[in-house]
Amino acid sequence: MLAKPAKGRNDLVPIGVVAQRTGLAVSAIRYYEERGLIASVRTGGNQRRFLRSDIRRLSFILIAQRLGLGLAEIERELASLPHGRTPTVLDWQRISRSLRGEIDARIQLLTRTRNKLDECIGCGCLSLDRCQLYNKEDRAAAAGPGPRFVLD
Amino acid sequence: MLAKPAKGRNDLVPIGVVAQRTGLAVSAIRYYEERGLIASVRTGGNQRRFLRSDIRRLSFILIAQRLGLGLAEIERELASLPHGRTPTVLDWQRISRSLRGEIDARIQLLTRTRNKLDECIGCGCLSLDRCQLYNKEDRAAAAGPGPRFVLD
DNA sequence: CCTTGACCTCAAGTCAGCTTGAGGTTGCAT
DNA sequence: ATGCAACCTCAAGCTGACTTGAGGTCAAGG
Repeated sequence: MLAKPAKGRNDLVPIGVVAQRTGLAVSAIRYYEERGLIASVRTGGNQRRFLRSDIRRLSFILIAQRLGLGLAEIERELASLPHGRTPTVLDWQRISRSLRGEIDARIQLLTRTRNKLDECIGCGCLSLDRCQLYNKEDRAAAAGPGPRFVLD
Repeated sequence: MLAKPAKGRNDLVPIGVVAQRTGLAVSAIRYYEERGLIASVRTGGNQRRFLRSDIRRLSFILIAQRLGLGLAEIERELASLPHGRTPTVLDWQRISRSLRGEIDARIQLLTRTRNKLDECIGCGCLSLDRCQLYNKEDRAAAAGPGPRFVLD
């Protein structure tokens, strides 16, 4: 059983509830806490209690991950959000818009790639020398640190 | 110096040349060989010699990686290509078309996500319960093994 | 001949993002 | 009061895709 499904009007939820509501593994949630993406308070018996708003925070993390952001980037976005207070609609809107920018960029990149690939299918080359689709200058330029993005 | 830049009409190239031409690290090329993605012959002194056509093969690997394919998938695609023979135009076309399918799917997924995100920006929610953008059923269904795709 | 740089092998390390396991504690229902 | 699910910590393991390091070999130019 899942440690009491809200008795009366309890804002602090145990980790299992958070896990169930987000679909995350308990271990993942603990990991995120360790990474500083979310915070918790402890009970007398040293058990974590999360605010309900942390479920949203995690929801955001999951969405951002789907967009290919690494936890470090996500942390940066989240840095502007207050821990322990339900974020405002404006908060979410700003971040959502920022994510939208990410998606746009990604779609553009893919579209360009597809166009190049179409040319390549025409000529059947895939040669490093001649093919637009790939050349090592691009790659060297685009390298840099950070997590591996698809098509970046 | 790079071990003889082709003297006369030599089809076998040392690993350093392959590295230079592909932009890959020597260690990466050795790793790909270990994984079975490319093959080489050895000289009397136990040094690898690659066919020039392997540069194309690697070119393909790099392109496919950009599209988010893992080495395992790439290996599957490449399985149809002959080692040690310059692949035909038809070979490349078939594979290129297959990659095109990948890209298309990826663009569609991103586009759908963007649409949902637009709705979300409207309402500012990002709630796991109500938001179309994310729900754990999807995620559970889409899980499975294999490498982590962005937006999959 | 000797140096130098490209090459070799093998083992171990790295990074992200977690999971798994061992071994132990809490706290709610009965 | 007791049993058992849910919780705790800490260390280690895992996957993918490589890199790094140690310690040694090969080959060509001066």
